[in-house]
Amino acid sequence: MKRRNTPAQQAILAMLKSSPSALSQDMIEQQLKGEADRVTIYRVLNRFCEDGLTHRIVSDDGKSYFALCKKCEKHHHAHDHFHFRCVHCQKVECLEEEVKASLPAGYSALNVNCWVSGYCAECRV
Amino acid sequence: MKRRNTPAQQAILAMLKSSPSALSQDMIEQQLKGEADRVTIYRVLNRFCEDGLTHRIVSDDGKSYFALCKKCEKHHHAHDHFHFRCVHCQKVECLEEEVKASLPAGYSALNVNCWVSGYCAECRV
DNA sequence: CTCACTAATGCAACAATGTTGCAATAATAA
DNA sequence: TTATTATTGCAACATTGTTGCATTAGTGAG
Ligand SMILES: [Mn+2]
Ligand SMILES: [Mn+2]
Ligand SMILES: [Zn+2]
Ligand SMILES: [Zn+2]
Repeated sequence: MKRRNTPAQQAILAMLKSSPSALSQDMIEQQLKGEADRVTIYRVLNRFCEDGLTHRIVSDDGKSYFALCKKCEKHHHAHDHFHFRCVHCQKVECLEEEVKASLPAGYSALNVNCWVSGYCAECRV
Repeated sequence: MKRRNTPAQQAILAMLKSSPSALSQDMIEQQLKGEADRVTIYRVLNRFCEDGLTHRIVSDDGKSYFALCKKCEKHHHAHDHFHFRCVHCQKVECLEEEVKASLPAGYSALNVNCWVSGYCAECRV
């Protein structure tokens, strides 16, 4: 199934590229102001993940956030870093720190989803 | 506001105490087979968290899981451990391993929500 | 034990996030 | 220019969770 280049995809990819923080569907919808349907945004984001352009991080605020893959190789993706969500400005960031968790014997890890929430430097109290 | 002792609460607390894994609302509802309303289960679980009996862990499967507080002191709760979810048998466990994440300068942490998903020892492939 | 107070429950309705079916639209390649 | 079909928009739906409100039932006082 060959991909096509559409305005919605271009706009969303541009947003992700220019944004310093990861984005959720509702953030994108707001900024697009009706340029694309709610469902289209979800579908575009899912496609980006399938294609290895972005990774999805499921937050404890009940939403999924999407961040560009930066250090991933074409066929080797690794998203085992921590994520940070500022409870004040809602910014979501991929942290440098890698997740290192030792599992009980016999367990094997497929995926990691690690969040720290709190105040970012700008929102510090 | 003084708490009262009701059958629903007793049943849910008993389930949590006897279960080796953390439980979600739907798991509890299934096992209770109509003994308690959906909403009641949610309210009981929230009350348990307020009272420091359990802690809530929000999973990347879109559900909240609830686990008894074991090592927490009355007025000092610490839930900064990893959690594991088996993608095959759905079991959710609190792991021993503590989360240690170093944040960027100026950031402060309020809460931590860390998951590893994969196969547990019983479901190993 | 009886009673009054009100915490807890059940039900209906709602909110938020996300997915699916289907007809219409529009990229793309021939 | 045209045919093919990926992508879109809309409506409907699924899941998880919360809220309002009338009813039920713990609990402590008398
Ligand atoms: Mn990647
Ligand atoms: Mn605790
Ligand atoms: Zn902030
Ligand atoms: Zn398992």
